[in-house]
Amino acid sequence: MVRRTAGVGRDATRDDVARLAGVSSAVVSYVVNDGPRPVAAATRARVLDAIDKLGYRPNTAARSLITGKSDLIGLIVPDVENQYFATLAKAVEKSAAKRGLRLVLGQAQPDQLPDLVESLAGHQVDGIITATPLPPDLLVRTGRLTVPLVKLSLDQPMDAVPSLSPDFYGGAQQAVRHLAEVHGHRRIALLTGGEPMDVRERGWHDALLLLGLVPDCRVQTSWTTAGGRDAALPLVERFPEATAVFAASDQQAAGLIAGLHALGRRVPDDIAIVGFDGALVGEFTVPPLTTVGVPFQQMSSDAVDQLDGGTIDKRIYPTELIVRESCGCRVGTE
Amino acid sequence: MVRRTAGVGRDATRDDVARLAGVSSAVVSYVVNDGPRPVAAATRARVLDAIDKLGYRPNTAARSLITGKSDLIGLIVPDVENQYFATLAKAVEKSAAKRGLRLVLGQAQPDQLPDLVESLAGHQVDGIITATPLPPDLLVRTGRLTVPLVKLSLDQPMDAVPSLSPDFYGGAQQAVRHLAEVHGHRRIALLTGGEPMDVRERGWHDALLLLGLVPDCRVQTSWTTAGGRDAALPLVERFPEATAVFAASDQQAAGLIAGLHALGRRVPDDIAIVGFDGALVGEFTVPPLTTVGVPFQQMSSDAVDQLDGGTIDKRIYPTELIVRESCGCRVGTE
DNA sequence: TTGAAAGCGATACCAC
DNA sequence: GTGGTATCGCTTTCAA
Repeated sequence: MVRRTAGVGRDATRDDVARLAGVSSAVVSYVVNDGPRPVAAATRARVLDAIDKLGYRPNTAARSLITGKSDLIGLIVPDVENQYFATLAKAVEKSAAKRGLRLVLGQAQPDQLPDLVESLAGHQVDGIITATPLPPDLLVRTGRLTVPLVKLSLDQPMDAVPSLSPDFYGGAQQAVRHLAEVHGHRRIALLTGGEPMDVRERGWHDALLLLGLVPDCRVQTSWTTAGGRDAALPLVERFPEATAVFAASDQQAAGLIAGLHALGRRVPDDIAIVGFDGALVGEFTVPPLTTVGVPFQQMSSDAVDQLDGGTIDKRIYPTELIVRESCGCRVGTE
Repeated sequence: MVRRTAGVGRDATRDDVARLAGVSSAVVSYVVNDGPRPVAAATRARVLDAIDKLGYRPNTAARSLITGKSDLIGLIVPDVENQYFATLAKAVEKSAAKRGLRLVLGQAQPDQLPDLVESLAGHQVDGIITATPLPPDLLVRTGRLTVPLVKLSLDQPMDAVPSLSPDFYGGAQQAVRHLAEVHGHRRIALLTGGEPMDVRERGWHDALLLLGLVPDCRVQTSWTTAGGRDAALPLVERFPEATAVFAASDQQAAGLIAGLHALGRRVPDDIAIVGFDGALVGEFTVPPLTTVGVPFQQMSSDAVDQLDGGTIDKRIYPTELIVRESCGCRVGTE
């Protein structure tokens, strides 16, 4: 076939650049990648010039084919619209960009994960970060997968997958203890979206026991703002004696505040609330949400590092209580 | 080089499959792609079997190299953490997934756009959807770009880029008219994050004029919840006569509600508010936010279609007033 | 310091 | 209905 020259409708290739610069295509490669061989300054200049003239841009697919890397990493979340995952996605994208990696975003519920993972692997992503829990069978197949996987912000069972997460257990305890020790609450309910006795629930449960209190007020709903709102009624009906609640996510806490308000309950006067996440949303609820902050940025950055040759494997990050007003504290409006 | 057989540390290739199935590599391709040539049922079964045994997954990079398509589309937003863009991203991802396309998410402020676009183009994305406004010079270069571009949810100036957006102008008017005609407000302020006289502002401005009112209360802040909150003080100080405000985004409206609350002002009694977006956040503010809803799903789906061979070019989508309580309406808590 | 050339994995045309 | 094979754009070894 006749070799076409660069023109409309076709990207310039490395050969075009080579021809224009009057060098071999290998040299173009050397200057683009700054190696593996040195190039004379004058030659380099000519090549750079040609690149600019042609608007040449290396074809990542071709490069990927040969190097086996794509500079792409996959991020799997259940739902980006959820503030928590949006914050996570933002942090991961930033960390990735800093390393010249691009983010392929996939949303999936656990049952769609296998397909999504296959698809990402097909796209030669250099690694996958998942904030959606993995179904056990996927875990088994993981051994066969060539793609590095790391779990982010998920409970950490005994498996072989590298995993980075906040200290769900300790954080939940912080929340409960604040409610009990600072504000004197003795009936502290749990609002969760998780499985019975997931890590946050255990934190709540054990903290209460340690305090000599009874962990018997538990409401389960979906991990969403709507879920939190809808839980308001069951909460006040089933546990009228509860004067405080630890919500396992800020999304739910925000919804709960709205739901409680609609029911005529005052927060924190009638019911105090502490959330979990430290997501943006808690800053703007009325009243502002006291919550357990997690180090998104740090975790995300480490997750990317991990794929980029790191060796963190498993790590649990300390949380920090962010005191605002929904717990009953008075803080100056800054 | 000696041909290795499939084994640990290396993905199975089409050749491996061909060998195992005892067919040529072309046939493998035919069954994988369902064409362009027919394959005998028995042969197809053998191939499928081999694929399964080997865990074969076509290498998208290689395919992309030859077809020129990557099944990847780029989405550029200023900030995924922002609820509005998170909702957009979710919708776009869903529409893309439905067509077998994967989403590459990039965050960028206008000045970083050129690099990001270059990078995405290098990754051979089949198209780029941007919800970050394009700097004019990028627009010029666009002519040289091989990558289809479509603007999503952005103001539509006179340029040659396909663009899909809600009816910012009409929507703003809806909001203002509701405040004036239904609730009798005569001093309706504008809270915006946009340039002076952007489309939403023009809608507010013109609606007021049409109503015989004066468009002289304008507060500008950032397009964020924090921006909305911080605007509360300037708003009440500079325009104490304002009894209502049209906020150009729900993010800002949510922040404004919080800020106003901190200042001791009641919404909607002291100040009524109508937002713009119909984002999730407005559902859970206290009081719930009346807002101008935009058809995220439809726009996003059309944007993906557009890249996928569509010919929509420019389209403006009708908005719909979502009446809740921040405007002063009483609606049953459902 | 530069160039020729061998692939990377997959597609699709052209014979058989 | 199947099987060679040229080719996509690029990296990198080996010679020059």
